[in-house]
Amino acid sequence: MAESCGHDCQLCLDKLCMQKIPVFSSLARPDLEQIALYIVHRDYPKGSIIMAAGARADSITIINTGKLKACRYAEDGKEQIVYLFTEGDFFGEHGLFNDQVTPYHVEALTDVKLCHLYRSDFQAVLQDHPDIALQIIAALSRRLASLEKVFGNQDLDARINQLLLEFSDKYGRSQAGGIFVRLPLSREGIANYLGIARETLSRKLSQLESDGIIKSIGNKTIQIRKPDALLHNSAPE
Amino acid sequence: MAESCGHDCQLCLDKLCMQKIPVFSSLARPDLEQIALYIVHRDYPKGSIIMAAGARADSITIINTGKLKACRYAEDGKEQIVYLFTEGDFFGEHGLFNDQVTPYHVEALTDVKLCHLYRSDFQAVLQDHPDIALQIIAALSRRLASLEKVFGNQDLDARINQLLLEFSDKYGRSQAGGIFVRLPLSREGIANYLGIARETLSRKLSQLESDGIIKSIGNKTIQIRKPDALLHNSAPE
DNA sequence: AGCAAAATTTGATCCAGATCACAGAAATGT
DNA sequence: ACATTTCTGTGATCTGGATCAAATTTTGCT
Repeated sequence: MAESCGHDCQLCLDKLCMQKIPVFSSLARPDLEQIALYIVHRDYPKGSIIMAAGARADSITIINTGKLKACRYAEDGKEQIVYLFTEGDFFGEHGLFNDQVTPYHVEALTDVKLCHLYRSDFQAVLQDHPDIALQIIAALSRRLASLEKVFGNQDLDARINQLLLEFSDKYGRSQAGGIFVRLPLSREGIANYLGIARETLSRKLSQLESDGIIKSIGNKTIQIRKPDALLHNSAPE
Repeated sequence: MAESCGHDCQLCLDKLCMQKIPVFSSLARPDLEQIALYIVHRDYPKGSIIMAAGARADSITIINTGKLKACRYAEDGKEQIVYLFTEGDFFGEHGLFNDQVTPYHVEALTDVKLCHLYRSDFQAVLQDHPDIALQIIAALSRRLASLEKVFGNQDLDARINQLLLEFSDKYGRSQAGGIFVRLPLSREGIANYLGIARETLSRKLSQLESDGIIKSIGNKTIQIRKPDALLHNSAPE
């Protein structure tokens, strides 16, 4: 195999994308180069439906750049967001390991660059690199734990606090005056993530603001002034 | 290794237990015999706490016989059941693949026979039998799908219908007059599984009964008279 | 079988969050 | 910068399910 060529040839891009993906983190460079040959890169504009609920996924898809949401729609059309995916996350495992249909839509929230690894190639990769299977198990088990945790939290205020903290961790920048968080979703999106009405979220956030805990700056940024105040009221670990 | 001895020596029991466990389903007999040596069997009476939330699991535990519940407790003491485990299910993967603390209690609903496979042994087994990792991925991905599906179902009636159907599949016996389902949980348990109040469940079941769709026979059995009536109102696959 | 304890059902009331309606603010395009 | 459109906040009202309080049924035990 040719060595790295120093500019943006396909192989270099592949390596770039793969190195930031936890699933492949255990691999050495030559292995990465080999696997890179199987990966199909594809770009999608914001708003694309990458996967429709009910379809049968024939590839595992790994996010190189951008954000996506996985969501389900109730009969009355109400959206329930199940996951937010970012760089390094993957989806489509349903179709590959069970013969299951995708249980949610996946939609690009921004322009995205995705890496597809098709069924037969993926199976070959797994044969050669059993460590990858362990990474996938770890990732799925973390994802399970995060869903399981949602169950305990019956209390809405606690769930909102927890989500704000999660956003703060993932998207926040610490500055004088608090943590500035660029929200990945609109108010409506956040409400759909929490499974509540937009108006209810509005009221709850207003309450937090009048308590001096947060401050909203336009529609897309929130300043968290008292992160500690959000730590209480959470369900047990 | 000695060959099968025809009566209930430890090795035979091990094989018995292992053969009905999907995770090991891909293995041939000699492999099973080898792995059986690692497995620690242990019996627990009904009501035992097998695992406490917050503990660090150091083994994967596979259910040989019996039923268990995995549950979390809110601050006010309210129980939320997250999973019902039966024969062939496993738990404890959190501790082994991530350094995560167990997010729920696991309690025996009946007398149970469990198979423990400790961390280092399990890792050795996975090294030798990469197929097992794939089985585990498949199982976790099914478990994820079932949690993900719960999210969409905001409608309580639909969730109850779905649970009744699930119980019917797992525990029901078809007879003249309908499907007779031996419930694995009390009304209170079912309510905690659904995350609602016992009284609410009571009322909903009474409604179903006066609609002629189900009939309760004592507290532990339900006769499903019109299974088809439960099929509607469910969220999309 | 009969009795005490436990679980369930039923009724009455309450309340958090949903829904409806609309006003105000922010984002977007020209 | 302005106008249009889209998003967000707030008040008023409604409602499904929670909670409280008995009454009734089921179960388990001797």
